[in-house]
Amino acid sequence: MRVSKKSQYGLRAMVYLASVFSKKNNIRSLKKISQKENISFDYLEKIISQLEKKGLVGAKRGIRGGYFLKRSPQKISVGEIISTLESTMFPVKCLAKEKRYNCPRKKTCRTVNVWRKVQEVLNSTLNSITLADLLK
Amino acid sequence: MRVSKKSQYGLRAMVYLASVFSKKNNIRSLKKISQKENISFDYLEKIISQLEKKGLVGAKRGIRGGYFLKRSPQKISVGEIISTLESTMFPVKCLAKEKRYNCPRKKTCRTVNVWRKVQEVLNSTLNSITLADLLK
DNA sequence: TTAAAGCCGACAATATTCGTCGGTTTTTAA
DNA sequence: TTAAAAACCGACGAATATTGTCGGCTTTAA
Repeated sequence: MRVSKKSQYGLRAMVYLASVFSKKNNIRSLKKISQKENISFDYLEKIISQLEKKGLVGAKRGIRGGYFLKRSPQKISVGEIISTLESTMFPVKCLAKEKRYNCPRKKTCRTVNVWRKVQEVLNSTLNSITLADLLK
Repeated sequence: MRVSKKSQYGLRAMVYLASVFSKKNNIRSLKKISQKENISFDYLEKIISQLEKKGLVGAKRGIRGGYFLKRSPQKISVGEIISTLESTMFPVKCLAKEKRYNCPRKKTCRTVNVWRKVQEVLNSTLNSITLADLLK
């Protein structure tokens, strides 16, 4: 029951971008972010590209380019970040919507409600925290 | 962010044992449990032995032997079971007590409180559910 | 005294995560 | 106009963790 490094790195990168959000120039290159947060450049690239595709960060290419938050820190929740990066946001497979995960035990399963509850509290906890909260 | 099969299997086995707890003979062999719950016999053996070492189940050896709950279902929480089986109950390593996990970023880390919170809600959720709750 | 059961450690298979690499495209500034 | 800095992309490999298997041992009731 562990959060992946990917999510940890991603959250740190986002917090960093949040911390410079209100400066005149709030664009930061991958190189800068990876140095500041001490995260592998190559790995972070993959992470941040996922966040970009999700619309949480914007990118500017070319020299003097980099990444920046698309929304203000108050409007980005930790939950959004984690759910973008975490490949498995369901505590157990059978809670995923995909049909192939339909468990034959479903109807009589006495344990599924535990995992449903876990999912609920996890989501509501993470969704209630914004990047702005983490800067305080 | 997924619960291991080990924990899922372990919980199911425990719920099964809980469901027969008040019968005259509440001992069930591994073979029986694994068949009922459709879990690999050999794997389940390792799982239940961990639960036994933790004192949650008792074992009777020899023919007609098997496993049984050491306490009543009301007195065994899901949290106890999961924390016994889950190798990593900390959402991130730096929350573990072991020194080797001491993170150099600790003092200035803006994200650790997220994971602390996650751990809190997870623990309190799982600890508040008992095996008896799952039988209703 | 034998068969059914628990006990134990080693190991193999699989899956997932983590990280690397080489190359391409875009853009700005010299 | 061209060189350098940066984002973009896909393939791959390494490391780690999880899941599952196996063989042999010990215990106990019938």
